[in-house]
Amino acid sequence: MGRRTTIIDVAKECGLSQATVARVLNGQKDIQVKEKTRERVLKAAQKVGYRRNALAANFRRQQTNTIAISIADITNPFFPELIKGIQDKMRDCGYSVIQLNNEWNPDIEQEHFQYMVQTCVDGAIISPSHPMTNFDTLETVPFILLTNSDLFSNYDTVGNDSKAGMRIALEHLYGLGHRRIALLVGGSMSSGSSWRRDLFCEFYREKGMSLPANMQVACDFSVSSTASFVQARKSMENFLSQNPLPTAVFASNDILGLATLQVANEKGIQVPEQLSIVGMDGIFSGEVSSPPLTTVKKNRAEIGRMAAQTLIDKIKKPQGWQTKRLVLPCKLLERGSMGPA
Amino acid sequence: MGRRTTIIDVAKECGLSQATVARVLNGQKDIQVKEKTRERVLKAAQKVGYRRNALAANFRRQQTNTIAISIADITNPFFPELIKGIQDKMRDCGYSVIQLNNEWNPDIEQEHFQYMVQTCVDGAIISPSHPMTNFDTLETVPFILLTNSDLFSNYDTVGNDSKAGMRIALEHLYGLGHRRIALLVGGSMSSGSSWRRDLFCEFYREKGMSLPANMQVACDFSVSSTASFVQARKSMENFLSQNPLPTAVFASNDILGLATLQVANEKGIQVPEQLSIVGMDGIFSGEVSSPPLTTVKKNRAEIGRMAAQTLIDKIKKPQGWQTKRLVLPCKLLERGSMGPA
DNA sequence: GTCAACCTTGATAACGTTATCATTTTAGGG
DNA sequence: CCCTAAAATGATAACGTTATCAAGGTTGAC
Repeated sequence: MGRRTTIIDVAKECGLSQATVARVLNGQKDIQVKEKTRERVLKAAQKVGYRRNALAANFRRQQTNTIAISIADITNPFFPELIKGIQDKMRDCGYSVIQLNNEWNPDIEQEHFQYMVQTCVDGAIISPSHPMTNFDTLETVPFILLTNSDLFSNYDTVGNDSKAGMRIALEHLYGLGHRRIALLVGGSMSSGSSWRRDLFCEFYREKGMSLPANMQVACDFSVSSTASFVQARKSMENFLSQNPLPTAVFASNDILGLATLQVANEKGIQVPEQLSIVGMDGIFSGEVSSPPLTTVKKNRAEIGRMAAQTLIDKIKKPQGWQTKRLVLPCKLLERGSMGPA
Repeated sequence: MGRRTTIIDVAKECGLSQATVARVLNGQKDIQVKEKTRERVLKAAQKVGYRRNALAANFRRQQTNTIAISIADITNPFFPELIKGIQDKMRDCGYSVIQLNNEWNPDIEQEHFQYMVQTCVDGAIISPSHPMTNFDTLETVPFILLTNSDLFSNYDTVGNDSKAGMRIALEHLYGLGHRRIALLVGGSMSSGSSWRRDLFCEFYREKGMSLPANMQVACDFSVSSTASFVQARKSMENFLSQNPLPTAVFASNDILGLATLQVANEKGIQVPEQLSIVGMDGIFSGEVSSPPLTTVKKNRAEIGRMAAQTLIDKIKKPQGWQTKRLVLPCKLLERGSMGPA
């Protein structure tokens, strides 16, 4: 009765061996089969309604044509474009994509690694939840990291040059005459916060300016974007009450930048006339604010595509792989929240 | 050499049959095995480092514990929370999730359906790209639709009661004294646009008001959120030049609402003092605008979880399934863009 | 015409699990 | 203590594909 038709049914139908049928229907490109037999097979397959059993093939070849993505949280507006870039490239190359959210929780992340091993994904693209993430549990699963941090310099990584990006923003503000530039960073959990502070101080030093007091704000790091935004609002409500105000704020991501903007708007501080605000990432929300948020844009789709391509290369070249570190530049995206001092 | 350890190795190690070992290690809950043997097996498994080969199991059982989600586009801010809800519930139930973007393109959607059949997903959750989507190509794959449209009343669906939601918004505006309320909808592709217009006209009629001229704006539908936003801006730049202005705008989604808000801000139209704006969906960007956008919120995570649960129920009960249509209410989320007329 | 080299095709053995049925062991009642 | 029923375990056959190697055909040069 309703048994699924197999390669054997096709073989019977066309009077050829199942080996030949397999070569025609599921063979790689290195086929060696006469045009005439190919047609016979195809016709028979059509007739009996053959459909390849992917599970059997996966089992036999011990590969799934599936890769996994491990990120913090798909609802964080930073990630969807990145994911999309990965998906698009992967789909072009015949892979499907399973996406896992670790909610910045290293334990969940480890669970996910376990899962990847269990489920035999062909590879993984990982945005590390944590500077100390242990990748040994991934065993033989090939993986690529989405970061440019020095902390992961032994691994294959694809990331934006955030340092250069931050520098561009600061230089640009300086060029516009800003001398009281403030820095807004997320809390200690965010692995990037310390280098940002370092770079910030160094920038002031380089320019021969002394760093005014009270020019750095750290707000608590939160799992969700909404919570982060609320935290940042609180910090900025306080911060933007001081006198004199800074003339510009560099926020280490757009969510913090948008919080700053909203508070400034509420307080009647004119942006950009009285206060310039520059964010980082280039998320959609920055486009719809009033004024639109000037930002250091990371091309997340491109990062995703490159990570995907790199992973595929790595999967296809199991030995002799050389660690790769790909770095993409950031670009200053001038919208409306930055002006002369 | 480095061969993977199998159930047979475990059996040898502990001197039991592979059947028994399998019962212990991979058996369902209906186990019937003595506690003592269970321990023997577990210990042996540990010793030889057994790890279940999921591919073999999938093949044998002809199921993948994987479900697919088909949506328009993960970069559309409406979707990530929905996806998250699905993922969370599915993960709790031992399923993993593959997410596919059709970019509102019915052809790509059909490709995805093909893929689902091929790849033997256990089920699918689908946000239809199109009112005429053909689901026959899904063959025996059980699926749930994310919609509440009457067009899909023969299928299992989970969706928000958008009509009721829109009505709530209009009533509320009316209650605040608004009599010149405008409607902003996306273009013809959006299957929802016609019922919105109908409901809009009916509302005016019900209230015994005559519908003023020039109170409906349609802007071209675009694939990406950014493009939609730009389109909507164009339409509203024009629309908000008229005299007299409406006192309120109901936008059929937040992106359109935010475009309206941004244009109003640019034109120096005070929101909400001169113009109230209400959107629909409750996306993150509406939280960070100035003022924050009042909106008819859809609980997308909840929709996702319910869809996931319903799909699981359907998968587990192959026969005797009764078509289910789940409808969740929308809530008015008052933020800052709505006030008295 | 022969022989080698190559191109096609065929036969068949895995792959590691689950499921079925048979067999052995245990428990319980008389 | 035996017999029966139930519980626990064992033996083994799939599942449908891919991969390996062997066998058969064809071609072309000498």
